[in-house]
Amino acid sequence: MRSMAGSDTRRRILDTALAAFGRDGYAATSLDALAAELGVRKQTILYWFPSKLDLFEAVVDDAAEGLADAFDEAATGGLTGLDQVQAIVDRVFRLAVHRPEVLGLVREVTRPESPTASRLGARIRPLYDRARDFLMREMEAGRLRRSDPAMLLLSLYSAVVGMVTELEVQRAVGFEPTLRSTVLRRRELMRFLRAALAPENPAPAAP
Amino acid sequence: MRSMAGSDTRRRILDTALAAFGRDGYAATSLDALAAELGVRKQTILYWFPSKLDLFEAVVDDAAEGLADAFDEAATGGLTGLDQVQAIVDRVFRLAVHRPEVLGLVREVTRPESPTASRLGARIRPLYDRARDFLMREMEAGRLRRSDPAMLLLSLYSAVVGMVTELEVQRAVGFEPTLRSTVLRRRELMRFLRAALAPENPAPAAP
DNA sequence: GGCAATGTCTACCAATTGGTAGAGAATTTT
DNA sequence: AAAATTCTCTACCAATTGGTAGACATTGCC
Repeated sequence: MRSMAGSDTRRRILDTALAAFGRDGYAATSLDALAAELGVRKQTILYWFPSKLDLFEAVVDDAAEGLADAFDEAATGGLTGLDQVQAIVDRVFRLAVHRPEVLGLVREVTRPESPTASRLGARIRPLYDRARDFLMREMEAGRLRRSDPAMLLLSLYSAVVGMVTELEVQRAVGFEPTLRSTVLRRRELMRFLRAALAPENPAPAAP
Repeated sequence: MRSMAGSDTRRRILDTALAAFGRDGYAATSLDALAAELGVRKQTILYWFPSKLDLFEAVVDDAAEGLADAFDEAATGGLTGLDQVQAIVDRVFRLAVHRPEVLGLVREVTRPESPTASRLGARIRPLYDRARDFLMREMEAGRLRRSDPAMLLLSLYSAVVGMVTELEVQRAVGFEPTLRSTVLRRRELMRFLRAALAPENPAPAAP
């Protein structure tokens, strides 16, 4: 009956591979290990994806799509200014908490020697442009502190991804992250962002 | 008189390995490739470091030491509050610009499956404690906005490392980083930090 | 000069890697 | 039911991996 039994395998491969690549990185993930985790032979993977690199690219595309959806979802509330920023950050934060591999993958893919350094770029570009336009509009409307939107976006990206990905640093430094510390961390991040993004009401700096 | 010709080799191996591990990651760096880059045979590497993992640990120790020195250097000016924070951020930023591999290594080592997730932790711990104590003192003195120092430190770490490491994101998104954009980025980061860290109610001016 | 230590090399090796060839089962189409 | 398609498998393979054994050279020391 399941006329799409194979397609289901494909889906499972994508999910498991995303987790593995995000967790261990491209080089440290072997097709054999992946296959074992899936309860299948490596040749089955190679049937669905002609090579390891092809698989990786498919995984990246898949993840980028998921990320775009998350953004869309957070951006359809008609919010403005800091509230909109907060909604998106919140959404990403939640995504990161229950699927940390996605951010691991982002990290993996943004290193210069990544097998597909340019690929995620192309996939993310539209999101990036949208976000920048949004920031620019909000600055012009005086709802956000005025500065270079592209740079600001990088700061935001760094703060969020960094904060969210660097759970491990907490561990490395010796305190085990708890639910409470996670909540605290998000609140702290929010305070940080609000402080940095809130428009300066008092006298603006000289030209 | 080169009685330490060998020691010199050891030093070169450490440096080259740091660059390679930081650039490509542990798994993607092979001893053969490393040896080729050094103009030497792999067995020479294995003579100085009994195994690849041993080499990696030595590299991590070496990098941590260098990092600690950088912090020390920036922290001996007797500065306080935002100025001290700025001095340290500045120092790290400079380090990152002319030795990006160090931060690449930090990134590599802070992932949970890193062969030595705990190692850097132990090495960094003292730095971490010192920084936290500093922040706490400055908050109590009213020279920094009051919040959880541990969390704040994570934010700082994320913002700085993220910003500095994520040069590649710029490239991925399509604009080539220039000297000017680097300068801009640092200025933007500083503004970001100052906005987020400045005390809400102006502190009593220094005596 | 001899000799021991130090340092780099050649020669291998077993295990793992990504990938090919094609058999065999199941399902769909005719 | 036969044929064709779809899917997963067994059987290999060449290349690369980290690592061992030991020859060979160079140096400092007596």
